[in-house]
Amino acid sequence: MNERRPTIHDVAARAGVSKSLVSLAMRGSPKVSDASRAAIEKAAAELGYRPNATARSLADRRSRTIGVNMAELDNPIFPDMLGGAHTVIRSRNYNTMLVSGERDPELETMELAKLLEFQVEGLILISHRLPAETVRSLADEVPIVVLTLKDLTGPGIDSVVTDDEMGTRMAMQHLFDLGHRDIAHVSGGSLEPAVVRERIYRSEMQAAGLESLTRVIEGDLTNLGGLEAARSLLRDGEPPTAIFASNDISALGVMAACQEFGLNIPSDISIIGYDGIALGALRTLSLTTIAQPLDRMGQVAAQRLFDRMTGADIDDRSIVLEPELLTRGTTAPPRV
Amino acid sequence: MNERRPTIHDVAARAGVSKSLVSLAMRGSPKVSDASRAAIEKAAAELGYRPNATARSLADRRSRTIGVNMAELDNPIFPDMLGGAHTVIRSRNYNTMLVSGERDPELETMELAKLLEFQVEGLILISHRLPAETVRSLADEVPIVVLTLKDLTGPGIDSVVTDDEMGTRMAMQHLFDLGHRDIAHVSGGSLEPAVVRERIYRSEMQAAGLESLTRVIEGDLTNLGGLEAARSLLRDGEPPTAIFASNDISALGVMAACQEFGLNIPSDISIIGYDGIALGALRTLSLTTIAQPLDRMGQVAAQRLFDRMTGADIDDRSIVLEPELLTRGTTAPPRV
DNA sequence: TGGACTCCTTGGAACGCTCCAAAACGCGCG
DNA sequence: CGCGCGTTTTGGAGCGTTCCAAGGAGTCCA
Repeated sequence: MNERRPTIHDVAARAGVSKSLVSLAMRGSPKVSDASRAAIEKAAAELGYRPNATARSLADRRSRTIGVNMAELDNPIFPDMLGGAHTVIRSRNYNTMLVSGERDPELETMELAKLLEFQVEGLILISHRLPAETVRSLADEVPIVVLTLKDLTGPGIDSVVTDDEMGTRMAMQHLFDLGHRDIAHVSGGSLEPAVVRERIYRSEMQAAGLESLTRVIEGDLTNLGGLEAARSLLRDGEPPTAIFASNDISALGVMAACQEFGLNIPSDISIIGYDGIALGALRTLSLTTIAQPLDRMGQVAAQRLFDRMTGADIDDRSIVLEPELLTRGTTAPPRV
Repeated sequence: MNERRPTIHDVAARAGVSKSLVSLAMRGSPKVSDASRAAIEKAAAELGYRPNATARSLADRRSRTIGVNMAELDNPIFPDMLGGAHTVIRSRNYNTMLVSGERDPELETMELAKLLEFQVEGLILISHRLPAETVRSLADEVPIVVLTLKDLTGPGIDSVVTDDEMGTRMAMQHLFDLGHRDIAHVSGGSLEPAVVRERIYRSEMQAAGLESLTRVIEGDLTNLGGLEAARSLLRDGEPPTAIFASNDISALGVMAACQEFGLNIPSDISIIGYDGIALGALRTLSLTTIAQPLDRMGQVAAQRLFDRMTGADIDDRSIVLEPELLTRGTTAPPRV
């Protein structure tokens, strides 16, 4: 295996031209004569020449690479967003360099530092756990797009989110329309989206004159968290007729708890989640949910990043997409 | 944003030493005096110096980067494996460059070519759709580890798989032990693992003297495929008492179909999958399955890759891990 | 006081490419 | 046949590092 890879010089020697001409030919410049081009291509093929992107980056001072940080791998919404971003990045002929901080801010910082050392031209943070100042200082070096969090925008920092206020209202409206009034909420901790969802849940209940029925049980956006939250809810007396969970993964936990308590979904109790993860569509689950356009969010994030990189002057730093209600099998009118 | 990033020269000038010394200091060489080191660190911090990994790679002729190809993003076993590989790669102080061929061999080839241009030192193919010769020619340039497929090993190519024969036997044995005899199989197409699972299903049935009950319905490893396969099975008469699906995702489709037909799982019909995807553990699903050590497979793949890169001479090119039976809620003795 | 060591430090070459200014080539035309 | 012009081609410098051979500066001892 690999003695020493052929370089542009080897190709030049073999084709009987200068390295500069090979360089031009490799990049498809129109000022190379047909004869030279043919000779060069032949030589390159014979040698199995492959351009060295590292050297090119150095000479060019452009890496043609985007860094992506995926905060966690266990919630499938993140890979979905990654997929969307990846598609766009590739279509621009860029590469993706992926890191993951695994929920550890320090590790995350180190990983991002490595990305910058590799001269990535932009950064997409699919969620993150970094302090604001860290992000700001990174944004000093390359443009950044943050997904799912919009609390932090500013020079060099854009965000792509869905309208969680609207989404939550849609969820509540759906339940109200079905005739539910006794609706509980399994919340999701202190990260921005969960906080918004809880706030709107409360205000919608209040607006409907249902303050007395407002019940929030603390979850943490995990399956187990949802399970336990729902268990404690159901253990303590009369079940609500519907539960709005802060995300799909925890909604699935809520479903499991309901089954444990012998409640039939949706005839005894309705459940609605949030996110629109692919597996919620599985016929076995058929989870009604507020879907975020996950793939699209990734795409939009990448597009915005390229816009910034090319210096397009857009001043709007926050892109808000619309959520969509997916009515599936876990919601129905309450038992009368 | 970024005027021009400070280089080693800038640091040297500011610290009043030579660039070579800065280079040594940055890499923590012991032969730098404490005084110089302090001065250099101070200067670097003040300038916000960040080493340029591109230049370093070029000079070093090592990129400290591993390329990973993820054939598809929709089956969660792949991100799980990625997670495992990623952990090891990071722990070795390497970077991960991720590409995805999205099931398109041509695209996949191009993406891999890009990885090689970036001088990745090794390649992990989390499944792939490439012709054997393509992989072989890549293996000429860097060591490769292929996950989930072991049909293709040879110089420069290792593979990491689980023992599908054993796994399938475990699945069948589990069903036999419960007392099932009428067991159908939803197959998974022509890729290696699915083929093996089908073959062993058949031979186990035969060995148990159940040839006459052997029924294979074609699936394709997707949720929908499993759904339709099971539908057609159930439509055509007497349901079996158990179904062995070629993977978990399709097993979930099978479950949905059973529910459609009013069959209660597991009291009317048992279902067992294969893979051990995380969501099968969700209380709502509680799928009995043969688990592959997904995270571990990723880790082992990365480790083997590093072994090859450091020229360790191992001649065994195929690593076979053991599957594990996870008995959960979708299997039970047949109704008597 | 000079040599032999050890410890630090240094400039220059190299890595494989792109960019640039300038050279070489070819061709038509007076 | 020489000139001018457009087209091709070229060598050299530079990108930010690392590596290397070699150069100081001390220290110790005869």
